[in-house]
Amino acid sequence: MKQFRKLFYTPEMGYFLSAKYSRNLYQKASMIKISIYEDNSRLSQLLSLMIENTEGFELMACHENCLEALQNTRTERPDVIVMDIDMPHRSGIDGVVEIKSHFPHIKIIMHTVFDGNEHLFDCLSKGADGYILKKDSSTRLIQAIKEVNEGGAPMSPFIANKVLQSFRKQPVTDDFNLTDREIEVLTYLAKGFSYRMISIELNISVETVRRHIKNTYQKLHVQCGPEAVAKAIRSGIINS
Amino acid sequence: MKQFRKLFYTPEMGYFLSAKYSRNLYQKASMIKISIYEDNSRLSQLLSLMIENTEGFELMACHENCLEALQNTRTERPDVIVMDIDMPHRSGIDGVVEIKSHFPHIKIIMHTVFDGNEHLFDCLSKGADGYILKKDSSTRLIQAIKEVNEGGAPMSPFIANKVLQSFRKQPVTDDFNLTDREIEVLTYLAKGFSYRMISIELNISVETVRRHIKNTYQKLHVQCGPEAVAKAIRSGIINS
DNA sequence: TCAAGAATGCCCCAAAAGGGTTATTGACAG
DNA sequence: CTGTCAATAACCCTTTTGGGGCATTCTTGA
Repeated sequence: MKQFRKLFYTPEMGYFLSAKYSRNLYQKASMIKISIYEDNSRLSQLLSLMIENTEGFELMACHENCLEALQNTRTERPDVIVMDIDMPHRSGIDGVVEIKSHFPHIKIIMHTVFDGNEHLFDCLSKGADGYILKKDSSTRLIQAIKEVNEGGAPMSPFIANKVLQSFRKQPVTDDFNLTDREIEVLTYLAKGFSYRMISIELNISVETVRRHIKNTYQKLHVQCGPEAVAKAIRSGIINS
Repeated sequence: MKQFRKLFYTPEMGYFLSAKYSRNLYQKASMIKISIYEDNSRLSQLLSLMIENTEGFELMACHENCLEALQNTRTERPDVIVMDIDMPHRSGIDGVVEIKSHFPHIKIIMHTVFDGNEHLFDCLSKGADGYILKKDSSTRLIQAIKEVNEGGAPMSPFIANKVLQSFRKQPVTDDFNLTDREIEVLTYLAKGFSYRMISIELNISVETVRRHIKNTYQKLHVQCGPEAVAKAIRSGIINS
C-alpha cells in the first residue's frame, strides 16, 4: 500500500501512472483479495459495493452458500473470506472447517447475527480469525478485513467481551470447600497412586487417606475415584 | 456525551453555556474518570498528558506502584484503570485481583510490554477487561479506554490473536489408538458408572467392559481408573 | 473458652476393580 | 483367502475401594 502510494503520487516520477496501470501495480504489491459468503442478496450486494470501492481491496467473488467453498477457494485464492453462518444447505461453520483444513493461512472473518456462545466458540475453535456481528456498521467490517489481513483478530466489542469472560469463569467455578489436604490426596489419586502409595507418600496411614477421599467424595457428590477426578479436573480444582 | 452536545449546541436554549459550566455538566453526564498505575515516570507523564487533553477524560491520579491500590480506588472512584504489570514492590496483577474483588464494575486495562501467554492469561482470568501492549501507539490506549468504558474488551491485535488461538482445538496430541468402544466405556467410567452399570447401559457383559477397560489401561500406560480418566481428559480424548 | 473444622487414625464388611489367561465372531485389508 | 484386530465373553484370584460408624488431637475464630 505504501509502495503503491509512493509510485502513484510521487511527483519525482515526472508523470502520473494511468489508473489502470497503477491498479495493476497495486494489485501486485498488496491488494487484499476477498471472497464473500452471504445468502442475503441485499446485504451481499452492499458488502460487494463497499469492498469494491475500498482502496486496496479486491473482491474475488460473492457466494450465496458454501457448498462449493473448497473449489471456489482453490480458484479464487482469496486472502480474506467473509463468512456468514446461517446459509441454506450448508452452515458457514462447515465452510470454515473445510477451508481451514486445506488453506490454513487464509483468514476467515465470521459475519453473522448470532451473538450466542454456542456459535461463537464453535467458530473460534474451528479456526475463525475474526467475529463481527452484522449489527455493527459495515465500515467496521471493512476495518476488520484490514485488521485480519495484518494478523489481528477483529471482534465486535460484545464478542470480545464474551471471549474474555470465558477466561474468567474457569478458575472460579467452585472448589466445593475441599481442604488443602483433600486436594493433595485427590491429586495423587489422579496420578494413579493407590491409597497405600498415597499414605506412604504423605507419611500418614492408609485409613487417613481413605478418610480424606471419603470426605472428598461427599463434598463433590460423587461415588468413585474416576468420577471425582473427572469433576476435579473439569472444575479446575486439580491441574498438574 | 450525546446529551451534553445537545445541551451545548442546541440553539433552542437561547444561549451557549459557558465553557466552565458546560464542562461541569459534561463531567456529570459522562466524563470518564481514569487512574493510572505506571512506574516509568516518563511514560506516566506522557499518558497523563494525553488523558488530560482528551475530551471526555478526567485523570484522577497517577501512581507508580499499586501498594495502596485499594485505598486509592476507594477515594478516586475511577471508571477505568490503566495498569502496568511490572512495577516495584507489587505486581499489577495483584492489583487487579484486589481491585476487582472490591470493585468488580471498575474496568481495568492492562498496559504492559509483556506479550507472553503467562501474564496474558493470568490477567484475563483474574478479571482484566483489556490488554494493550506498550508498543502500540498511545492513541490506541486512548481509544481502548473509550472502548472499555463502553463495555468492550480492547486488545492489541497480537493479543487478540493469542486469545483466539487459545480456543483453537489442539489436534488431540495423541488418541493412544483407543477404539470408539473403548472411548465410550471410558466416558461412562468418568461419569462414575461402575463396570456393572456400564455393562447394562451398553447392553454387554461386565466382562467385556472389563476387557475394554483393561485394554484402555494398557494403551494409556496407566493402571487404574482415576489415572486413566485424568489422562483422557487432559489429552482431550473425552470431554462431555 | 468453647464450638467448628481439619487432620489423623481404626474397625467391619461387601462390592468393585484389576491382573492373568483363553476363546469366538465379524470385518476389513493385503 | 488368510491374518489382524475390534468386540464380545468367561473364569480365577487378590487387592483395592468405598460406605458405615467412632475417636483423638490441634488450630482457629467467634
